[in-house]
Amino acid sequence: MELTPAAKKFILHWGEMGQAWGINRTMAQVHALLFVAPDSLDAEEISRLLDVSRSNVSTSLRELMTWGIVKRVHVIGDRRDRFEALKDVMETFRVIMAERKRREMDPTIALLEHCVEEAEGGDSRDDYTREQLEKMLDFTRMLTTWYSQIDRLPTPALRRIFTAGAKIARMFGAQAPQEANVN
Amino acid sequence: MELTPAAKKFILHWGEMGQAWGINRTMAQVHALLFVAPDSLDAEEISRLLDVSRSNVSTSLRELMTWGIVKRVHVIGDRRDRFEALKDVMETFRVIMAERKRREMDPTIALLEHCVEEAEGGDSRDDYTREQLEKMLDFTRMLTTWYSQIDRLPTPALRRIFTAGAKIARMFGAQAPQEANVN
DNA sequence: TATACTTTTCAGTAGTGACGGAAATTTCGG
DNA sequence: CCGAAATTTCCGTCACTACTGAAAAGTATA
Repeated sequence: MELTPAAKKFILHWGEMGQAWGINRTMAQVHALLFVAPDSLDAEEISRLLDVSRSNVSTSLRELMTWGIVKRVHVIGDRRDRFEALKDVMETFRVIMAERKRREMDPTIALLEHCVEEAEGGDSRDDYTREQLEKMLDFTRMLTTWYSQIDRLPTPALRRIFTAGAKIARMFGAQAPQEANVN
Repeated sequence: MELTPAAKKFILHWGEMGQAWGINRTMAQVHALLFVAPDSLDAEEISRLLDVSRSNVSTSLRELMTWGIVKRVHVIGDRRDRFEALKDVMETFRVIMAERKRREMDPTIALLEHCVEEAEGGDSRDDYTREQLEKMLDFTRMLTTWYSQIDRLPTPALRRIFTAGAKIARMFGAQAPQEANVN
């Protein structure tokens, strides 16, 4: 099996994107490859197709499995581990969001809470800083709360929300104090 | 002027976060500093407070200005340029989103369109890959469309949407074909 | 226009993280 | 239980990016 030109381009682009989002290139490429691959692949073949070392593939696969967007699968008559990616884009997106929330948002909230508390005891020079940190904390909390609410829904419902941007905009855009409701 | 402990912690954390999101540490730190600083700062002082070289600060400030989340300001009686960050968190968030959409989502859509088109001409081995790329394309388009709709709204409306996660979840979560309406 | 002050650019350096290869470990078939 | 196959781990190397210091360019004032 060889890579088609379309697959190649996608994989390279995904690698670049990964970097821009703080994910290492090979890892993103492995994910891209598994995402478009019709069948599960073994590490050896991934190594060959992407032209990276076997060990690098091993590391990337482990990371991807930690994230939960790649799974180890087995086929009878083959001793080698094979791997496949989540094939559902929305599902993949959700898993990544959940993980990033856990790794980044939650610790950020904890730190901001700590900083705000600390700044409360400080002298008046801290006042402005504290206000800003509070605003940042409120915002971060708002985002994560919104996310938690939305994340409870099954995929089809999520899809409905994301295709209803205009509707939502109309509903919430028209509620400013002195404005009349559009609907 | 010296940094308070709370400010220091926040700046360091923001630097880490930046890295996780593909933004260089110093740049994120400069932004964090300007965000919590009561007054505008000149490059020299930023350099001193963060203990990085003057030139590094210069580069970071230029980048931040390109992003549009830091502005050059002047005070009478001071020849030096001074800088201040957007102080509104939501506004900052919006600017960053807009920029990332422009830099990452739009090119991704273009590339996916190209790949899908190319895969259409290909032989049957491409079929599965093409399907996957189409799904990815649809999803990306859905997200950016949603974003564009939402982004048109003024900040207070946006805030309303984000505080109404539960409400939105109820509205869109209850429409699944065979499910009864929750409320 | 000259001079002092400020900012930017640039080229070299350093530091970090990705990567490859080999060795060690694990797994499975005989 | 042994040997082969597969996987993981580890450490040295490499590449890339961030960073610094110095030189150049720009700018305002006298």
